[in-house]
Amino acid sequence: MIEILNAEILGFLSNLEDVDEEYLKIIDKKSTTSITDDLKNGHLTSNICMIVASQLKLNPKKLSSDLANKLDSLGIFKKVESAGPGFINVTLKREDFLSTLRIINQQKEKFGESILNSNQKVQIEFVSANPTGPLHVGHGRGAAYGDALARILSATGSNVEKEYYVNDAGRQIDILTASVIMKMHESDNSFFPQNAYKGKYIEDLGKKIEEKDNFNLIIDKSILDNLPKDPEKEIDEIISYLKNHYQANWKTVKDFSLKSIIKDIKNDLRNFNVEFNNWFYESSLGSLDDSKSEISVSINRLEENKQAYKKDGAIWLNTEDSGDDKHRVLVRDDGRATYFASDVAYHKNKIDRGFDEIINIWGADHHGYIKRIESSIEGLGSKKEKLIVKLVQFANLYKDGSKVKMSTRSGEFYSLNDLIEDIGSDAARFYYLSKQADQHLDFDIDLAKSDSKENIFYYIQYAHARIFSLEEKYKGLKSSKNIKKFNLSNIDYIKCDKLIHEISKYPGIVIKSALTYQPHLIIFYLRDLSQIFHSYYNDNHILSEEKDNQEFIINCMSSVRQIISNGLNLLGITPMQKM
RNA sequence: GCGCCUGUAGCUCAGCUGGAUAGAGCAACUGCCUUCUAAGCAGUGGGUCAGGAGUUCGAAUCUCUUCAGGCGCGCCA
Repeated sequence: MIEILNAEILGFLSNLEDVDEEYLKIIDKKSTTSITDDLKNGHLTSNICMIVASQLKLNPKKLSSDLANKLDSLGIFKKVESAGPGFINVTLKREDFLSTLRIINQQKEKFGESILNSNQKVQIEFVSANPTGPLHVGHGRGAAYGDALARILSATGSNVEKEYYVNDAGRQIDILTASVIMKMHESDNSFFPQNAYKGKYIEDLGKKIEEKDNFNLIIDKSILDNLPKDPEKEIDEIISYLKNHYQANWKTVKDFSLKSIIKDIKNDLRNFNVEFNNWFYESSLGSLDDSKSEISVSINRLEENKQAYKKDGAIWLNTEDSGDDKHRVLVRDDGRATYFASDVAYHKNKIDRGFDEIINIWGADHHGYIKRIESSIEGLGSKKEKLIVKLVQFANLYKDGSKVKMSTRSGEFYSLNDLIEDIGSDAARFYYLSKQADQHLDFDIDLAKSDSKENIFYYIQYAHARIFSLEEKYKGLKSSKNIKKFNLSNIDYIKCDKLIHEISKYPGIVIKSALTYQPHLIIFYLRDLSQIFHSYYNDNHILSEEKDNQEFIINCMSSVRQIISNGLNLLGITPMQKM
């Protein structure tokens, strides 16, 4: 109906003096025709008269009243009024108002889907935690956000591919390998490097490897005694010693540890209801030694495009055009590529795969990194607009009233898996998504477990469960399985109107959530919908209503349940049938 | 110093492509379970939307500025 209304409004405006088509297009963009917040203002509302009036120096009140009269006379709507400073408020005919119920009944779990982004090929890369240990609660937020976003964009017609970038190359993997080896030998020489990873999983990895390959590796005492004091230099020295003296063992430990950790990460994500379509390995980008590798090709092209240059023995990327504050090193003076170089090659690879939109979900601490990646994309001759970086802020975890400390290096942290075991995947996802991703989140585990109204997760689930149970009871009562169609226009029962009005907003919420990349909008909508439902449910005893109304009411209730179910699905949460 | 984010009720937060009296929940107080799930509902009180200036018919929303907080500024990844 909004489209019809808009078309009529534009028709009216085009007949005004001083209005040309160009202008109408601008108006069309700036104005909003939407579902009203409150039923007292009718069903639909438009602010268009105020916008037109301000541009053309007309009286908004007069214009809106003219337009209202015109629209009213068409007979399409039940009532059209001019209100307030110049709003157009439209009351729909009963059957149009109720038509949403019929649509939900037809579309069921598809209700809310649209073709907003039809055929957009979108990639979302998220989590991408270094495979040096288990996922912690910080990663959980990125996982929940990325996955929900993927679901929402899919619902609006995009063809979405979810990808995890595995940093299986570089120094942190060396540190991991050295950590495992040194842990295995800690008891022999009572020494463990300051900067090595320390979690229990390191010990477990060592034990598994010892069970599998009974390898014997002796570390020279004199080496350990002469290590540098600086933690960074100390670990580097150990790495180079182990690599040089125990090449085969090094590879065994490295491969096993990586494989094992990645397997655990996949498993944790599966428990969190997140499945990736693609796992992209940094190592597949190749090395600089191979002139045909993706990483070499990228750097060569940047040089050809005069974006990269040699200076002080290193290769630099000019990133200043895109507003970065300094140039960035791609290849170090010792000939090794930087992490940034890999990332440039990775983004080149993404672009080559032909996505219309590439979404990166990064921790907020990486925000300074955006400009230089954009710059590299431009440098390679592509458009940086294809890249959309969404930042996810840290989540502070609170348990028993105090902050849970987290430190990856020390290995003492509350893992994502701990969280899932503690409160369940659904509640965890819900709370991760309950606030805008780019803002700090205080995650209160006690609240997530509490059974009060403050716990919105249960509040929404409770609405769903109540309706589910009601439907079961109703079916038993009628002993008829399907709710048959009826003539909506004859229903004069109005107590559900507030609910129906709220229901009709759902498709718009999904679209807005997709356009703004904000899953939390769905949560707040579901809470409002649940609130209206609970209120109605308390005031009315449905199963003792008159038969004529009962069927209609159950239909409304089913629609509410369907929407809660659909909405939770977009967040990757399973609705509860019983509580 | 530079960049990004934030500041709304005592607390936790919605609302931000400008629109109608600024909304929820918690906490405080008062009611509602012999009937479909009380993990619920109804009500009362609570606000200089951090401060200031600007843009305009209209600003929590946009611009500038001040203050306060968080994060980031490696030839680390």
